[in-house]
This record gives sequence, structure tokens and C-alpha cells, in this order.
Amino acid sequence: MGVTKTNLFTERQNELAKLAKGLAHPARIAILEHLISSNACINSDLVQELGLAQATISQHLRELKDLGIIQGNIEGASISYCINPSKWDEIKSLLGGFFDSFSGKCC
Amino acid sequence: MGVTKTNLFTERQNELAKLAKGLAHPARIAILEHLISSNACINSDLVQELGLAQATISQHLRELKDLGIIQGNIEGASISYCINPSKWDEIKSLLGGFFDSFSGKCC
DNA sequence: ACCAATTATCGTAATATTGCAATGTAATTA
DNA sequence: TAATTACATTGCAATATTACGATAATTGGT
Repeated sequence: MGVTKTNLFTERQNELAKLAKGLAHPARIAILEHLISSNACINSDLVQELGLAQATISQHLRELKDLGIIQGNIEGASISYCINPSKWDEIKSLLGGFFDSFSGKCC
Repeated sequence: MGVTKTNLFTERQNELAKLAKGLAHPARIAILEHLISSNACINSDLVQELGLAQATISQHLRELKDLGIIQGNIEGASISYCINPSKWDEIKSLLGGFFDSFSGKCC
């Protein structure tokens, strides 16, 4: 039904899936890459950089912000978005732990 | 439009997003965790383990298979699914590289 | 050949996501 | 204060995802 049965899964499984979903769009990957390389930037930069409409970028930024992956500092009339370092580390170790849990032996 | 403008992004960005999308559902996380801990298992096990219908599990397995994350070996009437070690490593290093690209310094 | 078990596929309904034009809001400048 | 700039939000259309019943397709045993 397009509705995920969240209650069937562990909190960790839901959390991992939610974070993965945050990364599950090339525009959001591109935004994060741009934030990383620019070491902070603003929405209008991104509209130039990617070829998407301002409303669309704003929507993607909101998703990343809601997940806590990025944070926006109001800077006069514009907003300076950047990576949230602590959340970034949290996700990194959560995903890292997941991928490390496979021993490499199989079948 | 619910349609991703793939052409706007780099191959790497699209690849990362596609892999993340594969992990972007708790059922698929649960399937992978189960495959890891069981060191191979079959669909009917998963139907017991998770509380989803057989058709739904089969659909999630197909997605993971299409991405190359898992592989299925026919074993009599049933199928023994397991992690694809080389693809697992590939994803691990791709994602790892992405998360390592952030220096930790910001704003 | 027949039947049961296992998995895949099809069809369909419910919901989610993506994208953008239009509009709203807040700070900035003229 | 009116115009401008920079984002955010709303509303909507197109498409994707999730879930499952029904129904194939394949294999194993009788």
C-alpha cells in the first residue's frame, strides 16, 4: 500500500532505513557533496549548481534538515547550510557498523 | 513528478542514491540482517521471521537481487539467498568513501 | 500423473516521492 | 515604504513504492 509497516521492525532497522532514505536521491547526494566541498553554502548557490527549481532544492534541503544531517544558519537574508558533524558521525558509524556486521563468509 | 532527473547528476551520485534506496526500507534491512546472521536462508524462513506476506518478501528480495546485494542459489524446491560478498564490499567502500569525504570541519 | 511445498509474477489499491509554478514571508536595499 | 532578494510553503500532477491476494511456475515426493 506504499505504507511501511514500521511496527514489524526494530528501532534500529527503522532508523537505518530512514537514514538510507535520506540519501536515496541523487539531488540530496549532490547537495551533501556540495556542502562538503564548499564548507557551507546557500540555497541559491545550489539552484545554480544543480539544475533543479528553487522549490525542489528547498524541499530536498528540508528533508536533510529534518533528518538532522544538515543545519541551516540564518545569515542575513540568505541561509548558510552545512553538514551537522555530530549527526554525520552518528550515521557514519551506524552504517559502518551495519556493513561491518557481515563477515564476508557466505554460502 | 515523482520522476528523478537522473541526467542532472553524476554517475557516482546516481549510483550512491540507488544503493541507498536499496537500503531505504526496514524490511530490506531486516532481510539483510537475517541473511548475515543465518549465513544463508530461504524465503519461507523470512516470511516467518518478518510479518509480511510472501509476495511482499519476494518483491523485496528481488530489489536486493537486482541491485546485486544478494544472490539466490536454487536448492531443490527452495532458494537459498545470501549476501554477495564482492558487491557488499563495493557498497561498503563507496558509502565509506562518501562519509569519509567530510572533514568534520564546518561553519 | 498427481499433489504439496516453495517462490515468482501479475494486478490492483493505498500511499509516498518528486518536481515545479505560484504564492507567502522575512530581511535588504533603494 | 516600495521594490528586491532569498527561501519556505502550498497545491497539484506525474510517477514510484509498498503491500497483498490470486495465480503461475518449478521442484519433490507418492
